[in-house]
Amino acid sequence: MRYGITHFKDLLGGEGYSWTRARSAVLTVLTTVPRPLRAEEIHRALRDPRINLSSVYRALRLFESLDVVQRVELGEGAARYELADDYRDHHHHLVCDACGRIEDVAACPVEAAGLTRHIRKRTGFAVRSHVLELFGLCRTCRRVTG
Amino acid sequence: MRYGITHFKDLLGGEGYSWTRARSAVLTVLTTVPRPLRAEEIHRALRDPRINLSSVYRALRLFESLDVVQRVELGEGAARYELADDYRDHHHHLVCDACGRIEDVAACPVEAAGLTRHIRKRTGFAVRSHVLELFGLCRTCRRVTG
DNA sequence: TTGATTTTGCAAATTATTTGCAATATCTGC
DNA sequence: GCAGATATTGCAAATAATTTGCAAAATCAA
Repeated sequence: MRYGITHFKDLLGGEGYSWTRARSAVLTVLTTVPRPLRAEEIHRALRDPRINLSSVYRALRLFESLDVVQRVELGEGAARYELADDYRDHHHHLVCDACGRIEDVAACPVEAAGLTRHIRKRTGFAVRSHVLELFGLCRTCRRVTG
Repeated sequence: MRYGITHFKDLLGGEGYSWTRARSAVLTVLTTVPRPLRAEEIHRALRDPRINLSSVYRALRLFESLDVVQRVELGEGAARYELADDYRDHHHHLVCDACGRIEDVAACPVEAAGLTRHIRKRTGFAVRSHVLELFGLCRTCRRVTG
């Protein structure tokens, strides 16, 4: 991770938010596990029965508004959350349709193809962010499932 | 649209499904309106009070399983649905953060950058499909909001 | 440490979507 | 076109993820 946990403490303090047990714990999980997690999974990973699931949701919502965390939707019904690009290098996901495993890919075709500029010129739309998820079969499942 | 509505009737029949009022009506809306719609919006557009919202959901789920319709998730809470690529040329969406307007873009950087092959070579993951949504400010909102 | 302010736990509310089941529409063979 | 077999629908109730109200507890600032 690019910054230590105290960075987040300072960031929250600077924005007028308290540094609480729930927020700290959620961030510790997110900086430790390198893949997008569901609120439920984060809650379980806290291993602190004092912290309620709704506090996890509240923390995630706050972090999202502060661009500390970004939401990832893979069409599973529940959203996933991971550290935002500023803290984790821009990347995308390879989602295996067979086993559900999620890998990261650093390659970004939106940048590579200069798509933002192309769109700006052709349509006047100013792209600020994008979401790209790739679905298919991971190496392992490809061998088995075909 | 690339095929008439009777194409879908034949397709459903061929798969052993009935051609019903609800299914026909939902497809008429989807082939008419050129942007991804929520189940609720589709239901309203039917203008047939006999058709229940749950039938719209059931029809959408069936169409999705038959690759007639594809789900679009823009982080709004509710999913949107549009005709699948086979019936509508592959495209992506420009979603305006300010006014919510959704435009299509034909340009696909995943194809342009040869990302699928790159990933296959480097990781062994076989990409079958992808989801790309672009967020930002449309030409109109850019003038106003900045 | 203390009082003022935020945040939390808990339970209940919301919202999108799904489901059970009896009633109805669609389809198939005549 | 009709009857019976089968598939689908409407409706109401169930789910599942997420949000919220509120009193109690934690955090902050002096």
